[in-house]
Amino acid sequence: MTRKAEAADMHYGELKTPDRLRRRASRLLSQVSTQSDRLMNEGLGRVDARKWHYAVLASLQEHGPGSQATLSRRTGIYRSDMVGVLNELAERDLVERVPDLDDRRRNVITITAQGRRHLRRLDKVLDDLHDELLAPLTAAERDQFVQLLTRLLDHHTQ
Amino acid sequence: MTRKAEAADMHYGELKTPDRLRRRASRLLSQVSTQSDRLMNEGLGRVDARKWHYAVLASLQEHGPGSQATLSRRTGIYRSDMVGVLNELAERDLVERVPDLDDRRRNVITITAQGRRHLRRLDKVLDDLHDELLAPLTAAERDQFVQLLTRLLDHHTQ
DNA sequence: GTACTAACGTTAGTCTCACTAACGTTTCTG
DNA sequence: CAGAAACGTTAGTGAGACTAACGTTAGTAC
Repeated sequence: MTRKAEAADMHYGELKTPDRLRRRASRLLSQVSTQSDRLMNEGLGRVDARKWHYAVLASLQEHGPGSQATLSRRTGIYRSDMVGVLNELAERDLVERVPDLDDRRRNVITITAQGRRHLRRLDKVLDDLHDELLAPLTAAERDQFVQLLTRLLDHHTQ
Repeated sequence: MTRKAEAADMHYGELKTPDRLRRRASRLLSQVSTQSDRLMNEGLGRVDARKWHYAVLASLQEHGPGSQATLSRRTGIYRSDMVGVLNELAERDLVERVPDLDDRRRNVITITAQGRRHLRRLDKVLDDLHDELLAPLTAAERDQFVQLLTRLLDHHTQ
């Protein structure tokens, strides 16, 4: 083997990701999802929020007040995790949490005026972040992408 | 308000996910990715493997032996996590880990015959799992999906 | 040749997210 | 009226992404 070949050999495959790995949809999904999460968390972090905050506020705005269990079902956040999220939102006066007089097992969660203002801000932040996330795709491709993901999600959640 | 209206009202928005949430690409990505991860981990778990095992074995098969740091770069697995993965693979005699005599900081990791056999099995398992994952999409749509994801990933990793 | 820097393998630890188990309380159902 | 189910809450698990630090070894600059 020549010197050159040896040198080339030393670097051969040093950074290359195997093709069979790179092409797997599951791997692509998890990598892109990780990037997406990082992007969203950084952006939302800058306005003292995280994605769970947005989910809860959007749910309250769109479908009205509800119990913690209801919010849990609407957002997909586990009810055990919901406790902490609502603590954070209540601390910031973005939601109000009061005992339900008609059913004393429950709390009624309501969005506040400040919460609505915050939600509008988050919506703008997220719009920008999604522009960044989907930057390499055309408008038509973005629609296609969202549609494919939606079909996959629907299929795997019945 | 009639009885019926009251009853309907009680269930109003109980399970509905808000539209602005459901349509966000970031949310779709993380949900589909979670489903995908669950599917892959369950399937690989049945043959005593997990996705990191596949990544390392595929990298060894495709680009030959390498140090732990090299494998780390090829697979995207952190070198601190690589230690444990290689312990698991070595325990199962799927790879061999020997000190590099030319550079005593390094270990040289090599895939064994048994490792190659195992990798072939994992490839089949993963093919089936991906069929399940992408079931609602046509062949053309699957290609499109992979292509869109690849472009996003490339863009966000330079 | 001797300092400085960098790379290596390893241990330990952080954070987020998805998810389970168990608890006391309250409400619904048979 | 008894048992099952729903509620909010606390605690804990496990995987994955990621950081910090340590001792050892190798390459680089003077």
